[in-house]
Amino acid sequence: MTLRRSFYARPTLEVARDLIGKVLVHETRAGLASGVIVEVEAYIGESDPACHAAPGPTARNAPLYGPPGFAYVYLNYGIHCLVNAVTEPKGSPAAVLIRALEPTEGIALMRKRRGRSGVPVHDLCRGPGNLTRALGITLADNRLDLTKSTLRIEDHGGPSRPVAFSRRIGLNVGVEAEWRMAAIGSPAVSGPRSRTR
DNA sequence: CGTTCGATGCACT
DNA sequence: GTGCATCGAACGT
Repeated sequence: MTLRRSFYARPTLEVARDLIGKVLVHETRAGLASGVIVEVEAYIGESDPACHAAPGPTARNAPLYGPPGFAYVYLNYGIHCLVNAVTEPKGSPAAVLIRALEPTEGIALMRKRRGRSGVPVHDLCRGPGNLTRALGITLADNRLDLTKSTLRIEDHGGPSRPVAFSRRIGLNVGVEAEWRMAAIGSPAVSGPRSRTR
């Protein structure tokens, strides 16, 4: 079943941890693609220098200040769309970045969208830019309601997975906080392979 | 396996 | 004009 708004209206670190093992789904005219979330990062409030809310409210980060359970999608490095789930009550700007999935449905579609040959299944959605490309998530999906849209997160009742906490990746600021969570042992988790073994 | 580096668009100062 | 919540090719070990 699709996660309800009350799931997202909680402290961001709890939401982030609980998102591991849930299923991100995106439906388009081309078909349905989905995968089990195995890696996330939390971005919490204006006091978090790495959070997009750090400069205060702007046109771009407006979704972070809105109600929980909505998608915050933005373009970074001019190339990649990154997808977040907005958390906490309205007015508390925070979100969880989805960084990696283990593909479940629509694998042929993912391959087609990735456009490269010879990519192992566990690499199709490995990394935040790769997974949005594989699922066909674009800026048009910004602000969608994750509780009732073609872009949503579902609970398929899978086994609970052991979760490792670590520092967030790719940042120059806010490197101290261990706000990255990853399913231990998953081949789809981003970063150096040695980190997972 | 690891490191380096260019591509690329837009929000923000 | 500057700086990214990244990726993949190229090349070194």
